[in-house]
Amino acid sequence: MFSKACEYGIRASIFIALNSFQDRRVSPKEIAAEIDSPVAFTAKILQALVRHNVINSVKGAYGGFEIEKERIKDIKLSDIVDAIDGDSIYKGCGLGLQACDEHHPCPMHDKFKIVRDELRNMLESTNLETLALDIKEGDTFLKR
Amino acid sequence: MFSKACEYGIRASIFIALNSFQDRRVSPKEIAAEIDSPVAFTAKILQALVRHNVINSVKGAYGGFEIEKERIKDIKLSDIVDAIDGDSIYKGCGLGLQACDEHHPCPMHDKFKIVRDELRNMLESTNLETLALDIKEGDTFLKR
DNA sequence: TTAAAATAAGACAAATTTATCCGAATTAAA
DNA sequence: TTTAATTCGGATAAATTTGTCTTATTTTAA
Ligand code: FES
Ligand code: FES
Repeated sequence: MFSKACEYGIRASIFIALNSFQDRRVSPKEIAAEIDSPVAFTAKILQALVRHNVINSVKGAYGGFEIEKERIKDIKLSDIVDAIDGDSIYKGCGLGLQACDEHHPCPMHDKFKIVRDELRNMLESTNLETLALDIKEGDTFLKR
Repeated sequence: MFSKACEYGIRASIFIALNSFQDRRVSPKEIAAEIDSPVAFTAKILQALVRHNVINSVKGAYGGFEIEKERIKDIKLSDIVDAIDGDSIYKGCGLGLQACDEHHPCPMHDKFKIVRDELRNMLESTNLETLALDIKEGDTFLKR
């Protein structure tokens, strides 16, 4: 469904949010350990998220990755997916035609669109705050 | 969403079904031209579909790929996806954890499961006959 | 029986994704 | 101002997916 990069990106963002609630910055090393991902690759993905203004980075000693507390509830899963995998999962044709086109639909179009729209709606209506709080409560997990 | 191989496989299967209604066997060359895909790669995918008993092949002169007429309505999109991409799209964790586990869910689990189940339901309730007939009516298209 | 037409199979190549490594740039504290 | 702790950026490598090619095998018709 999502690329590995995107999966790591979402998991990392949730962990960063969790720590930002407590004003803690986290390093790629700490993140990778917590979400069970390759450190260097994870660092690359974090850089991409910074470029797309999903998370913030602070260089130098005592630096790390963080998200401004007030923004955590405004960051949607779709923002992360968009930043890493682009919008093809929302807009692309399910059968791989160059573009999904209502006026020249593929055989799957009518039925696929419904699922695709529901996926988009799910990603757009889920924010980092909700996800991070579930972890905090111990209801959900980022690895294993 | 699906791999290229899977997209080609679905499009090819629909085209084969369309022709099998008229007792015509089709070659990889003809299929690739009709669904706008690389011939040799498409041939590889057809072989996989034959191995998984989704389509039939007849070797030698006057041979080609076909589907028994009576089976066309019984072949579901999910059969093709299963054969080529496996079942991770139906069963896998949306965040990439080793397995989706109700008892140890990832933060996306509750919401993701709904979309994933709807996707599976859509693929399992759509058969080749329906898809091929839409094409025949000129309502849908396999390329461009 | 032979020739032609077709799929099967495997080796190879290219492109993309995933992953690693290292040096440069930045920052805060000592 | 120096040093240590960081992220940033680019080069490289490994793995997977996508795509090509060539030869073998099978089948029908002449
Ligand atoms: S044209 Fe294929 S999903 Fe819309
Ligand atoms: S555990 Fe992640 S989707 Fe079920």
